Amino acid sequence: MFKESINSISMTWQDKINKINQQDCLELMKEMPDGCVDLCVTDPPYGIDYQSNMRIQSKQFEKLENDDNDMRFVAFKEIYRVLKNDSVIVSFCSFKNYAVDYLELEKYFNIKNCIIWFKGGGGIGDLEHSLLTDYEMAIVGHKGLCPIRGKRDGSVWEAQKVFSGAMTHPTEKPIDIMGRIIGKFSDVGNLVFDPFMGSWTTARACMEMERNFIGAELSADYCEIGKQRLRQQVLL
Amino acid sequence: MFKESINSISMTWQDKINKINQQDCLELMKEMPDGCVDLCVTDPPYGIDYQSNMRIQSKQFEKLENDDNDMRFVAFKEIYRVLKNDSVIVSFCSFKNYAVDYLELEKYFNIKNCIIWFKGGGGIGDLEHSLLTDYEMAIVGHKGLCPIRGKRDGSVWEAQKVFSGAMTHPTEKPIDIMGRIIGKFSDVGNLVFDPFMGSWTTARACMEMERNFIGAELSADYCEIGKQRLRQQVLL
DNA sequence: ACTACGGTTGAATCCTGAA
DNA sequence: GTTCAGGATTCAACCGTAG
Repeated sequence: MFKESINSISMTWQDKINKINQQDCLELMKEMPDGCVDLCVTDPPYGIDYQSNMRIQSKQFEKLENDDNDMRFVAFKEIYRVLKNDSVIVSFCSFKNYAVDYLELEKYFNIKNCIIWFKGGGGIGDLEHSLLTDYEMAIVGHKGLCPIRGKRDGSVWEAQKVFSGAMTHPTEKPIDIMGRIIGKFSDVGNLVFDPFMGSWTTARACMEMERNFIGAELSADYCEIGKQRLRQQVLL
Repeated sequence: MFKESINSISMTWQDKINKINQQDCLELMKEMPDGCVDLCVTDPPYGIDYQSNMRIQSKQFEKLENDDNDMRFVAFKEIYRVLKNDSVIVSFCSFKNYAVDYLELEKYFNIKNCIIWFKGGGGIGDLEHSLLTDYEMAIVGHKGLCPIRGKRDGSVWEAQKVFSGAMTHPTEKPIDIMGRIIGKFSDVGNLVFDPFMGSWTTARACMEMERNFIGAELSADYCEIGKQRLRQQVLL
């Protein structure tokens, strides 16, 4: 009790930099001032898992199927606020939710690219009528104008999927892709924000790329996995 | 005068199969009955007021006709009507108009894929802040459920751009890509529809793939080019 | 068959001047 | 002030030729 009250008084948002933080991202962002981060890279949740875990209070009586969109949309607006000028958000999505995310992000950001992560390999789904969707998309939205670091790359990036035996999260992105995004749109020593950390891949990529990170993840299990992954990182 | 009236009485939509047809596609579709075509492949104007940057004097391409969102959206509805059950529309777009096209097509079609044509090259635009967009998208929407012919391919298709010296239309798609789409979603002898024929690439791909075609193009110049291209095709 | 080198391009974007 | 059309700009990737 005493310790908690001490924490709640003394803990600032900056104390959460480079740490595993089990929290709702909207709560975290409330603590963060305008323009405090240099880049946002994120892979926001869709679908059932999210609906069961992260319904936002103000919308709790609305239809369930809209909850995940509402959550992302509220987050996008806040992400815009905490990003500094001349920086970007890079937000992953599939071809099915690209449309709604694009139109929502477009309200705040100047969308200048869509990166195609070509991951190859097999897949599931409707084998008879559907092509295999062997890629994912990432929308790049600018607050102001963020310069590309290094060479001007194309938009189709090929990278191996995370080996299923090593995967710690169902939608885990490879370190290669995360690192490449971080390298293209931020500098060494910058602060990178990911409101939906999942298994903390963004955090691990930041350590490899010598960036600071801040982020949140609601699930205690994934935060525990994140702690293990970052500990491994330190030992490397 | 006499000949015109004869034509207007006797000319049916079926007389326009496998022919160059200079016409507004909405007018053509009015003549076509429900469920009369087996596949629609099209590359509509994206609504971006595109001015080709081609610097060869002989190829100063004009801006495209029908280059607005409303035109595409009205066409989509009619395309749905003229498609038979268990068939698809494959409609090209860029990452900038994907969102609006997706939401409009979704009103009628069950969207099951988005093909990425990875074309490489390019390089114009905002060199400092923007990645190179070296691909185009094609939305695959089902009326009913259209089976995939042959192998279940992935969705990222690499193919060379049309060589600039041979290009007859500022946004011309390669025969390879058109032929591959036609082969995946139709059978030999089927009727393939393209309301925005441009330089009649879809028609030429149909002849190579032994499909019948029907389509329209407003520009007399591009229809003339189409005639020449199809004549060349016959000689092959 | 290779590499080297110089010319050309791009469903773009920026800037300027006119209305 | 604002919108809009037209012209200038840009460089990594690609093509063609030469060695």
